[in-house]
Amino acid sequence: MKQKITLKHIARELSVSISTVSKALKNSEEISKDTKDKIQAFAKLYNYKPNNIAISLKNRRTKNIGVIIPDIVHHFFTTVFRGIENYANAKGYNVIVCMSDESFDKEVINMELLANGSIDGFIMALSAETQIKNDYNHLKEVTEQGIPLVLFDRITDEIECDKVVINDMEGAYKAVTKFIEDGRKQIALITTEDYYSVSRERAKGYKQALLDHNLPYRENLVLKLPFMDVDELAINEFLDREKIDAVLCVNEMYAIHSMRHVQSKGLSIPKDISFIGFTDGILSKYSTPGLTAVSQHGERMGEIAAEMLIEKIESEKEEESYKTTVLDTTIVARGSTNN
Amino acid sequence: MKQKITLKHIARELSVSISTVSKALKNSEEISKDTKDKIQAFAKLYNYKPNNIAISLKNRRTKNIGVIIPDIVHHFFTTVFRGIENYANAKGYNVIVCMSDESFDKEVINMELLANGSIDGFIMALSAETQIKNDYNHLKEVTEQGIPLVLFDRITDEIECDKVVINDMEGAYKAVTKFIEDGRKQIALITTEDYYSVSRERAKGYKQALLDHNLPYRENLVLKLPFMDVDELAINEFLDREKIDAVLCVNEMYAIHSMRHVQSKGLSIPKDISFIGFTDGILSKYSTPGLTAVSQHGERMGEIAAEMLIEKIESEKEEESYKTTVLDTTIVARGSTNN
DNA sequence: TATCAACACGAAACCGTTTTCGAAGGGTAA
DNA sequence: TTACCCTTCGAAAACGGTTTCGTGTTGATA
Repeated sequence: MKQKITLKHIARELSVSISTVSKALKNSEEISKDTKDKIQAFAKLYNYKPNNIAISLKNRRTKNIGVIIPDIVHHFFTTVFRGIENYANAKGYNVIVCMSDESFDKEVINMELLANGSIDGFIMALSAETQIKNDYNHLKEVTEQGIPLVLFDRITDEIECDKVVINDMEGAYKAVTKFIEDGRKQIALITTEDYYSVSRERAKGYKQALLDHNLPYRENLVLKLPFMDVDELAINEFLDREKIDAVLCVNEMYAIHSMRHVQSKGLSIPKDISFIGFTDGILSKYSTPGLTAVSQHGERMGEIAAEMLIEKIESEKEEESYKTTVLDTTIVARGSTNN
Repeated sequence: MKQKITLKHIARELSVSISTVSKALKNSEEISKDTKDKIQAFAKLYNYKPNNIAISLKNRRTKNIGVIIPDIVHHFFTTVFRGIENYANAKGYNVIVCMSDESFDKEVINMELLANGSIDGFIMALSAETQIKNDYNHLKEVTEQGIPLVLFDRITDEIECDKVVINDMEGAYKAVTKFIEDGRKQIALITTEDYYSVSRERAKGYKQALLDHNLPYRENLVLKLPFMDVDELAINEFLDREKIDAVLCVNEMYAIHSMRHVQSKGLSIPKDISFIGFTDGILSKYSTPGLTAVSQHGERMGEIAAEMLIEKIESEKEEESYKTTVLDTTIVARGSTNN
């Protein structure tokens, strides 16, 4: 095992000082050409690479960014993550990921761990528990320390920082409008409880689209499930009970399960009932029929988040101006709606 | 913005030396109770947290592990990653992820970047290009520097290091055996070219199972596609051409696409033709019918990889012994086969 | 009273860099 | 010869910790 070579080794070997080596390797004007040549040749020969940790300590910059997401096994988050990683890498940053597992405590612990010098800034989507608790002190502490923070998708108004979200309301509005244009009258919404910021917005868009097109908003056509996991029985019972000819679902799983259920009852999609789901993920693409989806442009979202963060990190001046970028959704039409 | 507080600040404020503060905060026996109490109280009050970077520099240990995978938007890799992250976090390690995008160059660059002190060890799955090029010098360099490395799933015999794979051959063998027990005779395999170590193994298992059950191995029942992306036309043409009553696919996408195709031709699954796909991912669960799958236990794989790596990192003695852990597959039966 | 151990703390080296500032040495101009 | 400047390099501080070793003070013991 070869030990990593340091400036000190080179200096000793060539009988010069450490500072000279450092400067020579940076091609400083201060050092004579002869000495620089000698040192650079030696460094190349022994494959010298400066130690990142030492540089980080010196610069108080790690070139790492911390990403905290509820779960990595989730198509939308992974696409966002890919956007982050791509942009960050191109800018010379590495990405440390932590999963909060939708747990408040894990979110807090991970943030505290990373905030002690390991990263230059955070990009995160809030955990479910955090949103329910409505406790954002850990975010406040971080921002007060001057660590830049960008929130995406699952955000909160309680914290002042850069944010990037999709226009959830508009996405739902578009979807419902499409249903209406297709002649649907009994349009249902399957969603989660209101503590998810995104669910609230989507519910708003759903309602608004109905009202704007002179259709009644009826509570009984809205199914609110307590958690993200699929409560199959509740969905089945809902679909069986209500007279419905179109369903908007806030995630793919709800939609896919619903489609299977109505298919098993002999209904035809999209003739008898049609579906649109949020998140243009892998399930939408491969289901039978394909699920028309509201695309959230996750990768773009990640890029924007990373761009915002890195700009804050690298801007010298300490401006207290924060912006929220809102991405428009697009509807990806597939077999679950008439096109 | 509050500046981060350091030992030096505390020392100055309390008129003691830095070393005293350091020791007091570690509850050293050397320091009197009075002084310790005073210092600890002060530290708590100002929320002192030691700087990770400084500690890393001192200890030559970062408590970071680097994970390099071809793509994060890939269900199997994300499950492995979750396993890694969970185990690593529990052991106090953070995880830095890089994506190679199946590119040799990106893999090399990312490794070199991280190898300069940012991480204590690597966990990785080889990129497609790397496997095709068969060039592993970047891995050799890393191991020669004494940086521990664990390879998973996409591995190579060229490098001596810890490895963890699933028993791909046995998985395919089990699947084909199930087909045969179900009375299938014309069993096809849809796979990728042989440079993926996993595809090779699976093809072996497929062949062996046929031979062991006195069925002929016929080249024309094996479709080899050049890349991981789904060449729909080639698959359709293959399915239409050959007389087939069962199909083993090396990934979910091939299987789902195949199922859709035969369904669109009016065939019934599993009566006329049945399917098994590798990777028990999200598509298998939500397809119609559900796809019987060979589970690769990704999360467990990740845990094991992380465990192996951390053990190597933390073991003082420099043993040159490497092991390969082989995980058994299990078949998750769903509607695409008769059960 | 001299000796010595125990106690409590500080000085300094170290991890691997970067960077400021000072200085030696040679050359040029007065 | 003296004064001064330029080139080229090194010493040292700094980033924020840990750790070894030394030292001054106290109290007990011979």
